[in-house]
Amino acid sequence: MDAKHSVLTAGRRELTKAQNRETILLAARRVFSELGFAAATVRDIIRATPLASGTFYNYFKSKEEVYLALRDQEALALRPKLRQARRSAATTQEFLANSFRAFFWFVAESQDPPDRFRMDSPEVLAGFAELRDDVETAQAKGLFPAVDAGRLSAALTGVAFELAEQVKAGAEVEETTVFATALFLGGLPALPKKRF
Amino acid sequence: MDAKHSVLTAGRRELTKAQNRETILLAARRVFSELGFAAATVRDIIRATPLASGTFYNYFKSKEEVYLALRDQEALALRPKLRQARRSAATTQEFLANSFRAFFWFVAESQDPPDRFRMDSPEVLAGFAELRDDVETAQAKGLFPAVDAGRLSAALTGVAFELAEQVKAGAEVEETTVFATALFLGGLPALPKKRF
Amino acid sequence: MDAKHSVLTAGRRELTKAQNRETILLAARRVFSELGFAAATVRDIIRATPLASGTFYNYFKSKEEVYLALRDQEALALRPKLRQARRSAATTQEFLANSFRAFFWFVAESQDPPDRFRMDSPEVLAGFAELRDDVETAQAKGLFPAVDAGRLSAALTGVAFELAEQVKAGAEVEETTVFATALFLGGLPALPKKRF
Amino acid sequence: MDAKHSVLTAGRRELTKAQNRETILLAARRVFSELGFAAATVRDIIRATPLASGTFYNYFKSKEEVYLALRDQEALALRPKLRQARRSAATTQEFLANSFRAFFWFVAESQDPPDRFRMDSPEVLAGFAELRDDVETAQAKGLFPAVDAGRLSAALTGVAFELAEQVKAGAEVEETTVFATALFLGGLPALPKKRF
DNA sequence: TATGAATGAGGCTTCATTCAT
DNA sequence: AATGAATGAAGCCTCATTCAT
Repeated sequence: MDAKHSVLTAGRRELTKAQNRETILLAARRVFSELGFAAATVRDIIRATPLASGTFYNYFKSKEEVYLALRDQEALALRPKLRQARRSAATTQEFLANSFRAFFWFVAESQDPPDRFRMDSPEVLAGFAELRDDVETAQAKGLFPAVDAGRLSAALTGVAFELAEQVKAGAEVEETTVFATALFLGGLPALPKKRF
Repeated sequence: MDAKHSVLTAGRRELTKAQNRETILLAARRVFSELGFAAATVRDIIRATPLASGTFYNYFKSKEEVYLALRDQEALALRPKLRQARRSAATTQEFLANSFRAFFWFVAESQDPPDRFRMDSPEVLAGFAELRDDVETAQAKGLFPAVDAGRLSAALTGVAFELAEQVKAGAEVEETTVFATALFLGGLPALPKKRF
Repeated sequence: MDAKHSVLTAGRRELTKAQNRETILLAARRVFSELGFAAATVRDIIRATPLASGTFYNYFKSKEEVYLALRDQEALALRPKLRQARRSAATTQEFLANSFRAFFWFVAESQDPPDRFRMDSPEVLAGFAELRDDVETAQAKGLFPAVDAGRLSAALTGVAFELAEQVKAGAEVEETTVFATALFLGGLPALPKKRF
Repeated sequence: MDAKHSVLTAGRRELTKAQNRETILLAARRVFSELGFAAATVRDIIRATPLASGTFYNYFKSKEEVYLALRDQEALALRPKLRQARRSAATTQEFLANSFRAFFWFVAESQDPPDRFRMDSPEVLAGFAELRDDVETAQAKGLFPAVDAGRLSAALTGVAFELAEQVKAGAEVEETTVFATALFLGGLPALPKKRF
């Protein structure tokens, strides 16, 4: 409460305001990747930064707030690409291939280490909220049969997610895309139609 | 050494010793389900137990060790079922349907809350380690085409994983099984063959 | 969260459970006296103790809880004496002298340093809650005129409180008691009667 | 140096400088009233101000310094009134009644919440330092008997202090003044004479 | 072995204060 | 002067773990 501060406080003041926010987000992304969101602590994030502990709180109230900011960032990066990939699709094959490709590219470019426990990472979660919508739109356009959209979205998500692990581990984006696309292209006609 | 510690209590002692381990594992399973592995603390586990904190350390060195013990337990419960389901399959359709059904039933019977963030629990992870092996065995038996076994396993895992969320949320096990099975039954022939 | 504890943890474990509570209360009393309740921190209390920080929380949830425990302690020490002093009084002079004397003795025996800011200390507050009751009872017995009991209690409290500061600073208990008693003995008949 | 910083704004600047000090003091008074001196933080004071945190330190080195400045301000407001009330008194009754009345009015007009724990506020403390002096002067003038001036001052202070709580709680200033005055008017002759 | 109090590292957050702009 | 972001000490509390009984 009554700190008689050290006389030697100099240094560590080079980064600008806007940069610091980015610094923290970058560090948080790395830390979440390494430890997982739940295990990561605010201190971990701060330590991954040249900043002082208090500085964190000038930008974010909590770990959760960083998480949301990260999701927003992802939203700006990944989700529009995915939407675009899906909405611009004229054929079923385009819908699938474009989506998978966009996702795998994104994952391949992220420098996150491949870690099974990252289900809760912003990267993974971001953008899947809109998938179901797009699937339904595609059904209306006739690109998909009248199957349960929720189940189909879940299956697409699951396949994308698990194959993304392989992409992270070094698998080819294009080959992986082809594989996933083929699975659904072949599987779709066989799926049970939704009952009314 | 008073009368209470008579010969008659010896047998009970043995029982208690074995039971305490079980008590802790049971509590840990519940706690991991409720809070997730990362958020759960040893204290939480102890609190979910009638035992004293020190007693925990007579059985386990850490939370991680409990986790591993739980996985071992699961191995005894879920994984054999899955192996059995897959190994006894005479047809591709049996392989798929039996596997998905066993998994979805298992998930449906777990009382875990339907929480995306709890996927790091032993229940979910257990049993997928052996999938790839079984896929390769099935390929040898001619049940699956000569596609990349790693990718196929990942796709199976992903679909099982995501649809399990719907099962947790109340979806019918059988319907979900039919959906997943149909997807792969239809998709398998379309998959690119593994290059040599 | 995952402390690899120092190997050299020995020592500091001599006090028994019951003693530790007392140790903390004693330290708290001292700290509250020196810094005042509001300024005192849990750390201050712990530091005034040979105990570890966590130990505090084995006994009390917060500074407030220590405060209440201290008040309870006081209640057991001072208040019964004051009640007894007032209730056993057969004359007005006895009521006043016994009360003041009991309070001043109590204060004199406390080793608290004389500090104006201790209004909020448990010592001061304890026991005054019952004063008004006793004043009214005394009025019913005819020991006090029918003046406003609230005001009279407040005046008694104020005088006791301020003169207690002098006692803390070294003034004679008996002389101070005589002074305070005389003031009220002389002043009581002059007080305005309560209007009905 | 653009147009906004024209000659016309110079005067305003001077005014601002003087006003800022006042702004801070005003905010501090409010904050101390609401939170108490000990609990209040410099941040609280700054937040109660349109100024920046750094600006605070152009005017005061610490919370304590604000406190002292506030006491000085009070000295200019309350203490002269009290001194005047006491020095102009021709009779004992005037001395007492004028003092109590001035104090109770002051308290009644303060908007402090009626909180026992705020007695360390500048308002309450200010002005009592000089009481003893005035009591001795009054003794020299024959308005008070030759009793211990320190004890008498303490008793006056205590009564004023406690009855002020009732005034804060809504009691009539005049009635309270009459009560306190009567107590001392009646009690004074009964007090033990100071021994030489 | 079981117990549970003690320990202190370390997590979270706020605060007073500095200092570049 | 005024600003407000940065700083890091220090407050609060929980946790894993130890150890005397």
